Amino acid sequence: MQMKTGVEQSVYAILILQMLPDKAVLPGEAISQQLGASSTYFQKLLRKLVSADLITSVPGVKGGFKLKKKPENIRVYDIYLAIEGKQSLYCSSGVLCDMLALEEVDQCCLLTGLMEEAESSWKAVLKRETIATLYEKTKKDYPEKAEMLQAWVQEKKVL
Amino acid sequence: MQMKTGVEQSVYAILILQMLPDKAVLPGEAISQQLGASSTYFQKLLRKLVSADLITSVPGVKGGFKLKKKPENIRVYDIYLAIEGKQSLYCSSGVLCDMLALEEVDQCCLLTGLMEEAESSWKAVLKRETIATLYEKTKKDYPEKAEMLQAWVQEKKVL
DNA sequence: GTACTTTTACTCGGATACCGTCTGTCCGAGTAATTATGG
DNA sequence: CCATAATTACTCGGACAGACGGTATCCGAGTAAAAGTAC
Repeated sequence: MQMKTGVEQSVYAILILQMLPDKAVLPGEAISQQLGASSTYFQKLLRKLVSADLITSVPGVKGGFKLKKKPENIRVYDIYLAIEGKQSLYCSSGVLCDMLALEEVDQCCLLTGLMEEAESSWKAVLKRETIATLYEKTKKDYPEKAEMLQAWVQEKKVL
Repeated sequence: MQMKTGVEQSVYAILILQMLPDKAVLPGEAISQQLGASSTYFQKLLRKLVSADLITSVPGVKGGFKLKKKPENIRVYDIYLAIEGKQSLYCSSGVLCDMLALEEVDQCCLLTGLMEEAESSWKAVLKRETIATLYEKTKKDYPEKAEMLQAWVQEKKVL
């Protein structure tokens, strides 16, 4: 039971895209290189982010990706949801139904309620942080590094 | 990213063992049958619970398993920990280190702090419920079924 | 110089392979109660 | 009847096979800008 590595990569990818000026895009290849990720697989992640309406894509020469929403409106939770999907962490196998021979199929698990509460509590934390706040932290913790990254984005940007 | 089914089975197994009178044990085979689980694999789960000091085992004829702690001292969280292990839900791959060329290896991830907080919040909920409270809920929700289960335990118990 | 074609550099989506983990099965070893055996 | 041996019914732990999901690679198709070509 562990979160996919794709979530972390996606967060950083969006953090990079957030540095782009308006109307500019960044090719997926460039992002994957910067992240040191497998290029082809990383593009699959980007498409998930597109499906989730977090970023938009433009095909063709001078194409690439850019943010669809404002950084302050993209929560870590949204990225998590885009990559991991919406199925919950806990899924009862209905053992209790068989064991107690219960007719009522729904909610025949003693743990489901508790687990849903736990998951909500977990997700609530992920909903607090946004790309905007994450970027502020970056600038605060590593100001010169953030500058470097910004420069790299300016160099690689298209359009 | 989904919890193992073994956690649910283990919770119900301990819920059954909790019904045993003192000094009595229940063979793993009987429990697995009641749960409708694969017998051989389920015994692996039981051994994990033994390692976690939640239950004790006695070998030999008339052997089996019984609780090691009192039901009110066994939290759902303890069972989760015994089965899933102690590694956290989120594990940074250190992408940010490479990307920003950071020397400081530890805590070079913008998400680790947030994720740890989220996980703590999640675990806190699992720590609230114990086998004792879970048993109370069962008796309250399905009083006659709990009675049936209790009768079955009396029939199957050893010693 | 304009209209058209070709090339180029991207995204998109499916098919497929690899690998680690969870699930499940099997076997031999250890343990202790029960049963069988011999005196 | 008592002591010892054999059987039985469990747990224990390792080795191993299968299923599944995440990761990764490759390919053809679509798209649009740029470059080339013809008149």
